[in-house]
Amino acid sequence: MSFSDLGLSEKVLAAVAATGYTTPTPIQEQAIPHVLARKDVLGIAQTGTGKTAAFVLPMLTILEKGRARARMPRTLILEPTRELAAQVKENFDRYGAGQKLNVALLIGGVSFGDQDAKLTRGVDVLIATPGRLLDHTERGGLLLTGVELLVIDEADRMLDMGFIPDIERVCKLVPFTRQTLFFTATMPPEIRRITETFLHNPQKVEVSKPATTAVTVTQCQVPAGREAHEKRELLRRLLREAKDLQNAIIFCNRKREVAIVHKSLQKHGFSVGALHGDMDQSARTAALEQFRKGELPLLVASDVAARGLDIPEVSHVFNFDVPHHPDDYVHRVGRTGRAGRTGTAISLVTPLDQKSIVAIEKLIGQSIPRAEGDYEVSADTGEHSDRPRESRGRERSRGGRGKPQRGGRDRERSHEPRVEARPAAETRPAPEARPEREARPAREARPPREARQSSERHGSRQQANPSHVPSIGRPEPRRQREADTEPGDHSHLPAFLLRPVRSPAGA
DNA sequence: AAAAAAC
Repeated sequence: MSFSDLGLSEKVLAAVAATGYTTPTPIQEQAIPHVLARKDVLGIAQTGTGKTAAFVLPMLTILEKGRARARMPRTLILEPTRELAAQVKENFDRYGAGQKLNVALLIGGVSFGDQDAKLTRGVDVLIATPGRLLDHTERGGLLLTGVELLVIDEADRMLDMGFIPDIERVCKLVPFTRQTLFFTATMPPEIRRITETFLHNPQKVEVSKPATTAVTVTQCQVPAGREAHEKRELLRRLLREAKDLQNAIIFCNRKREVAIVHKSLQKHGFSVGALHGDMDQSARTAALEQFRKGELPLLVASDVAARGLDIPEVSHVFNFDVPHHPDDYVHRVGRTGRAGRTGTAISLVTPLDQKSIVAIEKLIGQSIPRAEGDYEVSADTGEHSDRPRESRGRERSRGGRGKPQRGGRDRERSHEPRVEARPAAETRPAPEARPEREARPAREARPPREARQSSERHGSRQQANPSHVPSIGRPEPRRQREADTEPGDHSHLPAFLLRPVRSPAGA
């Protein structure tokens, strides 16, 4: 089976060929003919199955005929997160390069006026998150009465996020006669109910979903202290000692923790970005882009990054916090070991996480081996011991195939000369070097909620001008420093993990 | 226990 057997237009086939893809994935093979036949489709597929191209490619073929009218998009795609929406747009840009196609992205956090101007010119494809879409329709700048094809992507996730009422409102604004493509990874009762109201005689297309983690991923859990600073210290150690680490996503359960861990790693010289939903949109985009390009090997993220984002070849996933829902674990770990590649997933597990781990092991149908060696932080000082303690008497023998087994022995790098960062000439301040101005030691009192949110939302304004970025790598003197954020010895860090040092002269 | 999404 090849793409040319599916009924796609010549232009689209040429664009696909140009990207080097030759064989459609199962979801593409099954869904594309139905879409081209203008049938409703119920697609049950997870991200990473080629789902996006399964609707983008036939839509491009369909859109070759006809033309958009002002404020009346011809097709509408709903996505749960801004990043996913942007990613779908990239797909249209890539495969639709040979067509004169107007594609608009309607997401929050960016200029309303630019979006409005684009709508006025007429768009063929509108890709949106629900909030901003409804904002535009309520202001009258957008009419959905011309929508011929509606895509609801990641429906189960939209359900989790409480978007279903919004989706129902949107469905009332689009013509009854439209074609609907509905994608979900799971079929909970509520999703089943809405498919009955949104879809007419749908063609069901299902690909076996990996309800579990890929076999190419080596998973392990590392016992961690309960205190956050202990975990940060342990994380640094795991990063330094991880084998074959190319790049990594470090997941935290809370946005606040993302900010703190990001800042802490920066202070310790790691080249690291952050991604969570309270960050300025430009900062989110910049962090993701730099991570994709490999300019930043490390990304600290909330679960906004757990699903769907196309980040190829992540070698390691760290769960700084064990997710409370086992599904989230599967999604996070699914960021590595994709397309048959190998990957490593390391979870920092405190005694409080035991229940979560049990639930995860049950879901994935295997036990997660505990790492051998000593990664614990001594409780009294918060300092870790570099030497592996001999048998600690804990029952940690299960499995034992954990990745980081070297304890503190593998220290040859520390005898090497200090690793220099990249040459100053090629370094420039990251557009988004410090999204987290508000990150402060956990023990410090927090400002009132209003002030906090405002600072989180708007705190990155100064980043618009990179010259305002405070000099990186030096602790700010007024701030009380935590023991673990002492910017210290980076000599164990592989060079590529080091944050580039800015030239003091600034050019 | 959280995150995500509109101003």
